[in-house]
Amino acid sequence: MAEITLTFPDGAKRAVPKGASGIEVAKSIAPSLAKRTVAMVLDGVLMDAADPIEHDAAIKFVARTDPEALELIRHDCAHVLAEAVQDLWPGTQVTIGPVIENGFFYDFAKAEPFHPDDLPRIEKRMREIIAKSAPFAKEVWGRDKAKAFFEEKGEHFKVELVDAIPAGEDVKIYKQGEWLDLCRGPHMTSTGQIGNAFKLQRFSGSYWRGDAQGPQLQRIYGTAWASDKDLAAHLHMLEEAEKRDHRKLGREMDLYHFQEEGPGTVFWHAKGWTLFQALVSYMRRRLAGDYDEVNAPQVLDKSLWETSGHWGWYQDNMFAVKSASAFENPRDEARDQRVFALKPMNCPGHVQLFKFGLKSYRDLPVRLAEFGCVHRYEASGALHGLMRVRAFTQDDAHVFCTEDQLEAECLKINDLMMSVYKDFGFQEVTVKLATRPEKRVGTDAMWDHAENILRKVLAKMAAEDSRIKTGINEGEGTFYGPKFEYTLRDAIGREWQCGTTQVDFNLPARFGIFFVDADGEKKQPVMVHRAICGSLERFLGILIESTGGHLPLWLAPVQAVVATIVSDADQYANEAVKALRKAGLRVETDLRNEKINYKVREHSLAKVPVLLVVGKREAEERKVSVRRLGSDKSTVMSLDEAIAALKEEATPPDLKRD
RNA sequence: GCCGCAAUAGCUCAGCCGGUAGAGCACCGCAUUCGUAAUGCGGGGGUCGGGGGUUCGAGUCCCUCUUGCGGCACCA
Repeated sequence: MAEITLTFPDGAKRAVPKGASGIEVAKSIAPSLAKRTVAMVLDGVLMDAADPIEHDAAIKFVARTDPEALELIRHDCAHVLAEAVQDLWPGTQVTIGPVIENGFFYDFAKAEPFHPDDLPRIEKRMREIIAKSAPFAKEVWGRDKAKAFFEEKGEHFKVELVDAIPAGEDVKIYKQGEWLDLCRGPHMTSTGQIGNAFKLQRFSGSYWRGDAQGPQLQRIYGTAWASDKDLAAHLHMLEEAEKRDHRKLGREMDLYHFQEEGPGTVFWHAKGWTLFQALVSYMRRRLAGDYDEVNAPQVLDKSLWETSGHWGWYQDNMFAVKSASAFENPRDEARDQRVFALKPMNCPGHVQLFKFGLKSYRDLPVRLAEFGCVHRYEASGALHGLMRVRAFTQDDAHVFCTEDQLEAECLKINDLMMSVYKDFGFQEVTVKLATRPEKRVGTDAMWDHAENILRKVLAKMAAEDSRIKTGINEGEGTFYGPKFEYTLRDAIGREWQCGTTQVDFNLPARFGIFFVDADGEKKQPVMVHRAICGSLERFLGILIESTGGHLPLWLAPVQAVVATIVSDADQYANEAVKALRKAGLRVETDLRNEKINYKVREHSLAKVPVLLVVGKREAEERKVSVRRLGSDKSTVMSLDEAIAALKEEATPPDLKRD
């Protein structure tokens, strides 16, 4: 019999019969190895342990506790979920059930909706199935057999999936006892290896093939881990994330609120607005010298949006306004029936600003910045706290330049982005190039050209800054041009797309803008749209969640509270606050007739970074007892020392550099 | 927008088979001057999200609208 050579992770080599399965090889080494093997990695590819090995390869046996097994546990768990659901509700059709970050889901087509009480029932059935520990058995079926089988069972979605498998690829079936599923695999050797460290979390609606026009399915989400400890850790992490929810913190810190009459719009409280303004002031300083800050109208004639293309593309998501009397009397032609749009973007406004007056090549690049408040009629189901709203402020800018200047402008923007993110404590940044979408405007030649420039720039950016990871988002560009998407990773590992740089050859053409070049000819500039924070509202939401409300001193709306222990210290407390404010600090007093314990608790819950406690002693010695948020220790120092230290710490990072 | 769930005092929540609302915190008043995460006592506060229906009677059951929550879809 022909032999092949397997190479093990430790470099050891072993000759085995050609066509032997992974399990057979493991058994030949040691029965215990075979017993704990749930899968194998062959030349870097995760496979069933029962698959035959046909040629020389690097092999690694995967145990249930190996990191490679985690996706198998989750995927197997999805299969068991599907079996349990079909057990409990015969006639339910199964569709797909992939592994996702931290878990899995399965989409079902079922006439009756799931009920919250169903989850524990399903979970119970799953544990029973797992307890039976049926082996996973793979079979390769003929396409016709598979189609006939699923058709006969009324599994119409599976039939579609079989049809979608490319010719020449096997139609694989995985059996677990009586139940089976069409599946690419791989799987572990039996359902028993899934273990018990899983939990069904929630269910929701979803769409077949992600198509909102298509059939609506019901999705069940679960999480699964190798051990109870890992599961518990994950659930604990979810609880922690919930505590940081900016909607909850916003209320506790008295920053903002939402109410029924203004769906998707923010009521900024005084403290929240102070935070907002601290962000705007910072960004404004970062623009100084390079950008001209402008302000374009909030409401502009519909025709402008037709020219820009927004009306055609995003009409459903735009707010349109007429005069109130025109609304009441829509047929009265004597009244102004003109339709205006609330701006959803700043760019058409900035184009008008560029157009005003003749521009020379000497003026370029023209960089117009605006903290523009835009309105977008977002779908009701999309709204989410500060993260997705219908009115938000962008730190927007448009650069009008020549094609020759494009690369340098993109790099300049990139430098600013990275510097800003660093100031807010974000170290890891991913920049992805989003290329032409299916639905778009402009010629292919234009897209080729623009994408090529950005590809080149992306390579340069990555070469110049080791913090930048890069990638490509195929087909994710905007309708008018390709873009860079900047994604930040927050303190608890979540990713947020914030910045964007978009190259646009279209808008200049649509609006017919030009500059006079050195040769006296009219030339069309290129436009670069760029935002760093993106939506300031959302960016603050991210900051609040990332810091858990423990904002750095320079951003905290109330930087310190001077709290008295006895009323004898009131006068001194007032003097201290006066001195602190004189130093530019945002400070409040708490002279209430309450115990110091009460005050400490209250200001801690409100996330005030610094508590300056003053009693009789401090008043007599002109000192303060400094207690930092999150610490139960306090340090007594002179008022002057405290002011100097806080003033230094509260200086925004950009001002410290100068 | 779609699927599911929910909405009771400022906040967090209880309220059974339908019988006309309750707690804690917060707020107000009084007492207390106290050394680093809740001082005590007293008081006020609700068209039970809006509208309609069933019923002798609706916070509770039904319909509908609005808003929120979890996803999906969308995100210029």
